Amino acid sequence: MKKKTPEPVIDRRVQRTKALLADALMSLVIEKGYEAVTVQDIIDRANVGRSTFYAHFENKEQLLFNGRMHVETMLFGEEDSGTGTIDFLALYRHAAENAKIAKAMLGKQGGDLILSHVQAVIARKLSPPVKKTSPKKKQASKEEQMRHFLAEATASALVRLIVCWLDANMPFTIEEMAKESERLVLDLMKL
Amino acid sequence: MKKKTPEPVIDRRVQRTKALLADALMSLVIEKGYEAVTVQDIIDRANVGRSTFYAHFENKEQLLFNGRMHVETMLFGEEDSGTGTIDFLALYRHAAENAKIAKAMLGKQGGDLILSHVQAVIARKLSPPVKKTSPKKKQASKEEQMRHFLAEATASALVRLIVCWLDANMPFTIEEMAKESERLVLDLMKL
DNA sequence: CACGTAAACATACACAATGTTCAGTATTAA
DNA sequence: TTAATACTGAACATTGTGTATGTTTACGTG
Repeated sequence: MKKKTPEPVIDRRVQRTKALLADALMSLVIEKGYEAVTVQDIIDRANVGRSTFYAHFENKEQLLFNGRMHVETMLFGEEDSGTGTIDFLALYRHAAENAKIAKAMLGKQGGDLILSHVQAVIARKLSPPVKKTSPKKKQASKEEQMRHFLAEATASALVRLIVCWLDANMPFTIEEMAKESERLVLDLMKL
Repeated sequence: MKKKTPEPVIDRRVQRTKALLADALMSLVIEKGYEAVTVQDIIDRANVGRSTFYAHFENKEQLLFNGRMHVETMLFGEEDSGTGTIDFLALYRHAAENAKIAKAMLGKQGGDLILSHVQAVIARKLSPPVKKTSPKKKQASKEEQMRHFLAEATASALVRLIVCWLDANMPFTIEEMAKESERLVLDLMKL
């Protein structure tokens, strides 16, 4: 099948506006944390009309998860390895590089939106991606369910570990943190 | 030393008002979760004047952590064992008894306020309560700091485990959950 | 380059919620 | 009974949201 949109041809004004809004959000998040940022702040900072914002996004959450807003790219790279194993060294490297923005998004001021999103991403990497061998069995076995719970708990612990590390201004090396994280996952998920 | 306030003698009107507000908050939290509840909701439900609310509390957070608002008693009993070990059986029992309120407070709609408060309480129970043998040493050793991080991570995992369990309508017994929680703590904090 | 379209603009509005103030009306403790 | 004080109700200023309006500007295309 051919492209539905033969030539997307995005209007320069749209690109400019979206970039302005994204930049504004980013800088504001660094300053006051995601939760504290209002749409008003964003359009003031971006110097964009109120109606213009709502022409593109329904609210600040949509702006945040807009795609060009690298919420999880902040921790994982561009690769998006999906459900594979986690490269903790790379993860901590990324976190250290984007320390300011990561802290502002995941820390106290970040709000649960971003936090739970990142947690969900990590949990998905940890728990078996619902490989239904027999699609009939609708209900997961108790072991599977507990495994799922543990994946959630592990993800939560991992995120907390990263946040603690960031908040304390990275008192350990990337390697130390990666090692501890790997141990954590192995110990917790061994069931 | 004697009491600073020889006879507190709280005006019945004050008691009544505070109770009304607390009850209103509780029922509203169960209905829509803590975050979604507004001061307006509370005073409407309590049938109390706006100014009356602000005569007693600065905001809904103050009302929540008012003392008669058993945020953590919901999980731990009245004993307040402090930094001792955690009785997971009792914890899950309490959680099961107050399932509705616990879910409303800790779940998605709960907001991070309560969640992080409970996490902090648990983390404090897990990490050594800063027993300064030599008060001179201001900076904790690296091991101590990592231990603190792990306590935070473990607390986060434990809370997540409880929330998952509650959200899934308690598909495991209290004993199963307690066992898994104990294993989790031992594995994670063994350093 | 010209032209029509779509984006951005400014402004105003309705609404909801916060937090403060104040005079008047109770209820209470003494 | 009385003096203190807690509550009421209403108004107000403030902030933020989201929508709707008509106008101007910049863009892509032909």
